[in-house]
Amino acid sequence: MPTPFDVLAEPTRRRILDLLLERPRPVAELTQALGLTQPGTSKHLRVLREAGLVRVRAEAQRRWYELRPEPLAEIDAWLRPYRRLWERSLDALERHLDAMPDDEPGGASAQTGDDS
Amino acid sequence: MPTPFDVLAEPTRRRILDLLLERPRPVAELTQALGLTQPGTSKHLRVLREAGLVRVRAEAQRRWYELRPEPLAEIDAWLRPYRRLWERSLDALERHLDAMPDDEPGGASAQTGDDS
DNA sequence: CGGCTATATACCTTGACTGGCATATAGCCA
DNA sequence: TGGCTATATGCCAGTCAAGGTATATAGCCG
Repeated sequence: MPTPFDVLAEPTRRRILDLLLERPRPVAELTQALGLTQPGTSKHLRVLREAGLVRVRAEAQRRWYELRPEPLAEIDAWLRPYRRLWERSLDALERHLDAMPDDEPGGASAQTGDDS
Repeated sequence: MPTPFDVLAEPTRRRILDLLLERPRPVAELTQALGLTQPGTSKHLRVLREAGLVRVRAEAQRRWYELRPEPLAEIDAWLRPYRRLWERSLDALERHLDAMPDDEPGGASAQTGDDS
């Protein structure tokens, strides 16, 4: 049972998800877009299915794979405590670059804190 | 040259980052916290270093590893287009659970779309 | 039914990663 | 300098993942 982290470690699988971001697609179309063999594609799709990241809709022999993004929230949750850290440094960079105080960057608090 | 995705695929490395989230630590302390051998720990730290996710400060023979969260922004950026999708479904779930119209959920547009 | 299309599975090979042990390296102190 | 501490690296074994080919499965059409 692969975790979302395992799934995203594979570049091909990230590409599959990106392709499904636009619209659901049948296996053959993914196969062609990826430049893999059909069985290769099917195996990646299996991993994605087991991780709950895609859903399949059958239409005759054709399988339409569509995105199921919910499990990605786990990654997002893991990232959360780190986000404020890198945002702080990017903020600092930004401030440094165009030394212009901007009091509505988008949301959270960004105070010039304890920079050594 | 491992990508942030590769790095996070390993549970041990996620734990290392979580440990460094609290404060910088020397190798021996990480080793003990992880229940690994010292060489095992050092090897994970090498991967993290190559990915730019940690920085080392030398103090005598001791190496203090500290977090460098910036590369995680790449993952965050990749997740961005998916976020609105899972947030929409979580919104829907939420609305469904406590059927209470809440006109300020947090930001973006959330229309009840084409759910079949 | 026979053949064709679309996809999944079995099997195999190869290469990468993880973790362990032994050892090298580097800095400290008596 | 000799020995001790802290960390890194080399080497090895086991495991697993990814991709390919061959084949099974399932649905369609004539």
